[in-house]
Amino acid sequence: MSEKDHPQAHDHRHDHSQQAAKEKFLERLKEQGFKLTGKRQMIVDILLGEDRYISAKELLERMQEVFPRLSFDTVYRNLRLLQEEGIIEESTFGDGGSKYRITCGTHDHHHHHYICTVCGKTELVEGCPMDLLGITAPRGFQIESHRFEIFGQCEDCH
Amino acid sequence: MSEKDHPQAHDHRHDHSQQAAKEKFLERLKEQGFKLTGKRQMIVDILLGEDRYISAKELLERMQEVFPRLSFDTVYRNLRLLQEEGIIEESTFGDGGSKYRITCGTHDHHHHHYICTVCGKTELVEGCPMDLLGITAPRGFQIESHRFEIFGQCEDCH
DNA sequence: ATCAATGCAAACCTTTTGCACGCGT
DNA sequence: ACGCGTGCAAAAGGTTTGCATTGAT
Repeated sequence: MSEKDHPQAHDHRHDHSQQAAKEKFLERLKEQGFKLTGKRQMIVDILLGEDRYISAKELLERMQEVFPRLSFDTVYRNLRLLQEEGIIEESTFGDGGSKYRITCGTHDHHHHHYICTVCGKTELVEGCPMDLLGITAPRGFQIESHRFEIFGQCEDCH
Repeated sequence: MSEKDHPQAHDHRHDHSQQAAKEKFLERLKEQGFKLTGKRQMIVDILLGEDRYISAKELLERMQEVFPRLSFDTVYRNLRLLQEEGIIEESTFGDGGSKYRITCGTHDHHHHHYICTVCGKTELVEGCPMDLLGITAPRGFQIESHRFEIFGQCEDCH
């Protein structure tokens, strides 16, 4: 058996592995009885095409160029579904709303991000503080999850 | 017992240093021409009395026991002022709103928190990942800030 | 007597929901 | 044809703002 082609490399933009990831995502939806509508696919396409956190508002506006009658409710319903399926992840920053990005796609290993405060672009952080710090929780504290993000301006934005 | 006590049984107030911190905070406000109203002081008292993230709604409800006509706008206006003065800090979690806690008070050194997802209680994390990890930003990325929080359930909540 | 602080109401913004119709399978 | 997906409208939260009044200094 030959294995998959491109194993790694944090290549920017849509390469074959990302395309494959999309297929996998959509396949997963199909198996659960959900339908592959144009709007649903477009959300995945937009998020898959950019390593960025994007707001529901921006998604709506960009999608309205193709689907003029699209409204917020459909965007939010799809975002929620994609999130429940583990296809996208949500995060909140200080600006009063949520933003979304595709999950790492092909390799779903645990990771953290550098996040551009101007455009929302993300890049992977090497390592995780939970592994590398000698984290010792306070007596009785049961750790469930953590959040680690580094904010700043990316090369293109400053 | 020289200090005035809260009627509640579960206060985790540390000691005189926090009282001193409060005086310092209020002094700072006074110097800038702001007034020391009972409502303003009560917000500081509540937040200072507990190492917790508290929502505007919870603050409102607790303060309404003393100020029945108090409404959200006043709470928010005061929260914003206290935040601009660096007296409190705001953070958002997945629940659609902001929560607030007192800044570390006496010692304002950089820090991170364990945060109880049930009651919002916080405890200090030893060390900071930015110091202890070999953080090397991607080419051209200018780091401005970071966020590191460990979520779970505290001793009292599980 | 000032000028900030407050209460009230209404506006605003993001997100959610009920319902009837349209569309992917 | 079935049942999910969508558009529309309206509602639900959380937060902000304009304005007249109250209150701290």
